Amino acid sequence: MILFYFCAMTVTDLKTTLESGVKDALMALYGPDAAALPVSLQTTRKEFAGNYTVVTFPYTRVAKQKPDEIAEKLGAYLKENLELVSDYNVIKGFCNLSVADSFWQEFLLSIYENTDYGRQPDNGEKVMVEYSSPNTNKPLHLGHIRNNLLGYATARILDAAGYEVYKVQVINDRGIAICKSMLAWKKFGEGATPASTGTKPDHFVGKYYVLFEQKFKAEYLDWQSSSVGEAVYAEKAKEGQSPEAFFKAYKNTYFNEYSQLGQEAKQMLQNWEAGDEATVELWKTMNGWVYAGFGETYDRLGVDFDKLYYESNTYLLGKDIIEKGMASGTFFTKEDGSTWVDLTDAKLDEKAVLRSDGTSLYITQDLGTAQLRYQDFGVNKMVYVVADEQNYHFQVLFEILKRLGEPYAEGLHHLNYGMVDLPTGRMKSREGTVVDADDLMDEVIGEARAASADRETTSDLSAEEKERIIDQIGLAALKFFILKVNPKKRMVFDPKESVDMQGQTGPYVQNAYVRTQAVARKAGERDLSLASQHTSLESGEVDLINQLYTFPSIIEEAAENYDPSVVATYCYELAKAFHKFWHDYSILSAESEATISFRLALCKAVGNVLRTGMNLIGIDMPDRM
RNA sequence: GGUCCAGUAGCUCAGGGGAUAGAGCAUCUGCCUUCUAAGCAGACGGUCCUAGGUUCGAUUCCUAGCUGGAUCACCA
Repeated sequence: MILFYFCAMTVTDLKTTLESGVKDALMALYGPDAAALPVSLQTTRKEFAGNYTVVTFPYTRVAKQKPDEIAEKLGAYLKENLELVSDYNVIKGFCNLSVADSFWQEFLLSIYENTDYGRQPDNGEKVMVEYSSPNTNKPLHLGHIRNNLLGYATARILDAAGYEVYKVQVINDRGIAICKSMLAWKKFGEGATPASTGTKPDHFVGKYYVLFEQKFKAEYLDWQSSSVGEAVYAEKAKEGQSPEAFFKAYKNTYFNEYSQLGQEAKQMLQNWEAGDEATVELWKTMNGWVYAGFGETYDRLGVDFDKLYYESNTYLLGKDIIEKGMASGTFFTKEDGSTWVDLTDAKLDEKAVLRSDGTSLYITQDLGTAQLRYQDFGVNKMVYVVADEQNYHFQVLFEILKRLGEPYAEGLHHLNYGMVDLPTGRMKSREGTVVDADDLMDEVIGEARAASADRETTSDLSAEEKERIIDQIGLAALKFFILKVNPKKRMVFDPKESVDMQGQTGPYVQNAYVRTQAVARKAGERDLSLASQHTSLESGEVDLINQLYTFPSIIEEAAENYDPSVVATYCYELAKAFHKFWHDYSILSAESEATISFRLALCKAVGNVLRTGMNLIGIDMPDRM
């Protein structure tokens, strides 16, 4: 009987069972009209006894009774008729239900040894997650870190939710930006290399990008005070526009029409596109440096990819898809020969997809790349992790693919995340406020090292082991700080707060896990079968088990919404409950062998879930700290 | 100007048609001879941007406004 009860309950969702119980109760007490109303079942607030709460206000009209009376009758009925409900109490029309200890107990015993608890079985669907996708002209910065962490965590969460996941990025390795770095190195580099200067190679290339901008700026300033510059200002400036304002706005035009450096950079791009050997060679060398540097950063950050797409291979793609769309009438040609799509009926305006000279645009390339990836992987879902400044672009892209009837069109999703601001405002490369990814990791790991310095808990470990733990702690602080925020929201990154290790932080969660491991170490090999004799649970135990119970639904929710912050918040709350449990109850010196066994099983389960959960958001868990 | 997103404690953020709106940081106060104090407990702190509307009930949903941001290239 007990066994049957336990099996039946673990396969059914607790909440669903309670809801249908409430429906039955309403039917029995007040008839079909009451039973037809929706059941509002919420988790009971901490300050009241019970686990789930039924709100009775909606039934007053049909039942013709006061909320308190309804709640009382409902509670009594459920306690009497539903084995799952062991008790109830009524407060101001809210009926708080307590779930039977036997349910919690048997649930715990069914999962505590399962290190994969929470993971869903394969659902047979394939999904691709694109993230990072940097330009190769400068190193990664804080914005990329948010992108990378979100992309990687989302991929892991989708994997745990049952998908077959492919992680990819498109490396923007061509175009005018990298030509600027190349040109500056060629003109001013005097043959220096990352090795000869002892510089991390992506930073080395970035230095020349900055150098180009400096030289260009100097050239522009000279020109502004030249006779040509003054004439242009006199002719083109708007009424009352200051020279500063005018020349700021005129910068792009100057680059394209007057600048010597601009001319040379553009020439370099043309040479590259024509396949000029020396240019391609230089391009390969400098990009090679950048990849080596990026690789280091990715490794350290703990992210990886299944396949890399290079823009240099894909930038001409998409023309065949345009032809197909021409045939089906999705696109049309304007008098000047340019090709367009009219999306005004989707509230999206007209959009060019080919220039009048027939060359591709950004959107053309993305159309082609989507198709290529479908051919490569046969995925029916694609997630693009790209900042929300490109919302419009993706709306247009997805709408076009939909109209073209692409088989994966319904599965496209733009995981748009908000920009990362500093306490002083937006990051600006011109003002040198861009936070470099490598520096940031150095800093946060340095803080972890300082905080670990005189801890006795790890004093017997080797230097290498200590370093590994310090890395894990520092990165946990950084990653958790970023991932706990809902991706959609713009966030403020305060470097001071990001290295905090107390409170709502990664190390706080790690510490809860470390405690579960510490007690397990101390307990040694032990037969926990007596745990089943611990039948009367403490509230602290029920709280924890109840939270463990919701873990699978957390994974589902995070996957459905592409939102790792759900998992981060869950891990924090579980850790918090465990820290309190740790403080309130003793484990190894509990009153009976049954209780000791039960609490050890509980620790094991909490440890498993904390590890699984944190791993889902890309955070490693040390056994000691 | 059009479109989209956001506005919750001094700061960073959760939450969400339901009970007295929650955490962390910061400030102040207790708790380590007992499983790791990177911990626990307490105090302080609110016009949930404003005004209407729907509802038994709105901080949550709707409308309008205010504020901040993004975007509206034959750029990427």
